[in-house]
Amino acid sequence: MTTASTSAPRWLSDEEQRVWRAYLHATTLLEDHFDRQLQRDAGMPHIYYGLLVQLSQAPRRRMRMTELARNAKITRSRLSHAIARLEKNGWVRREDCPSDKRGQNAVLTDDGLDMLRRSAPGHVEAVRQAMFDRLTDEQVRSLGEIMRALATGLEPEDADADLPWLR
Amino acid sequence: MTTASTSAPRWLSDEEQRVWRAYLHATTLLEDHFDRQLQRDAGMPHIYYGLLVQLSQAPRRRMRMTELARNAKITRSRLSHAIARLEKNGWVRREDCPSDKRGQNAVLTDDGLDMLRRSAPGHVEAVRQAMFDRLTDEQVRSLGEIMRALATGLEPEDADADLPWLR
DNA sequence: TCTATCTAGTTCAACTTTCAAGAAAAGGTC
DNA sequence: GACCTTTTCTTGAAAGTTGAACTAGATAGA
Repeated sequence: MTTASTSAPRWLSDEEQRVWRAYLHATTLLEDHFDRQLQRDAGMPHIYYGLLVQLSQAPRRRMRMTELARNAKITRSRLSHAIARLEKNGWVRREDCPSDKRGQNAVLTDDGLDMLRRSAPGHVEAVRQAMFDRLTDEQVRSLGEIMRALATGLEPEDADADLPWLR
Repeated sequence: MTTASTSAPRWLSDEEQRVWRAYLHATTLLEDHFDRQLQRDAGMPHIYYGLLVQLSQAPRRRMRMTELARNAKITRSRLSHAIARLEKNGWVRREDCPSDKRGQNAVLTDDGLDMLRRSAPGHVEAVRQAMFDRLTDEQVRSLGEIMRALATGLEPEDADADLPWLR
């Protein structure tokens, strides 16, 4: 961190440490859980599944590579590899963008949509069992607020938030 | 999921969908953030850093491979590779376990401890900025409870929770 | 137009993770 | 002891990720 190297570190309190560990613990377990569930039931990791979902909800089931990468919070490089793999499965195909010759659209194929329809119920059930069945309504509401608060400020737009002279 | 394939799926409500997306969004951004921060400031990914932290807190700065893997929630295979890499950096070394000839201890070296001392303040500051500075005390407390609730039931011990005939 | 710069996307090499297979020691049972 | 099972850890190959370098096309300014 830019500002921490010299001044005395503000260590975490006991409570904060416990929460931090609980956070790491739970998020790791959840991620593993969904990766395994989808690898088993849909033959791909969670993030790839998320890409198909995004495409399925986009107009005409297609999206520009950069936009898809931005939505899914992954680099364009990673997306290139991912789409190549999904293309090999026949679930996505690439298409030249008519308006920008540099551009590519990722298009969800009919096979891709089928695959999604088949695996969605199982995945939703897994999400429900692992998350919503274990939390009270109040906790669900609270979790939403907390996650929105954490995401704010880590958005790419805020990447230079600690470079005030640039604003 | 075992039980979902036939019965009608219980879809997520709008609120649940929003919370689920906020969760994925925030946890992805946070993980990326800390991976980058530690790759830059300590030359290793977040999970490797966590391994060194565990070792630093263990008696005599050493721990059995299996225990370390269990604590860090990773497979033994992954740990083997990780320790090999950290060994190459000189931050960890392996040591035969005296009481069990199959066993290995991972031992944090002096260099490893130094590296940890140098990078800990920056990392703590990063955690603070990204998480605790953005949440109220009440939210921190709530986050802790929520994460503990989510972790319960995903523990490896419960892996066969849906195989009641085995208990 | 000519040039410099920026953007979109891919590719490569290095690294990490996963999964399946396997070696070696420990533990249990006869 | 002999046999079978389990536990511990490693290995190798395939899959996925990262960051840097690169190509091609778009954009802006002189």
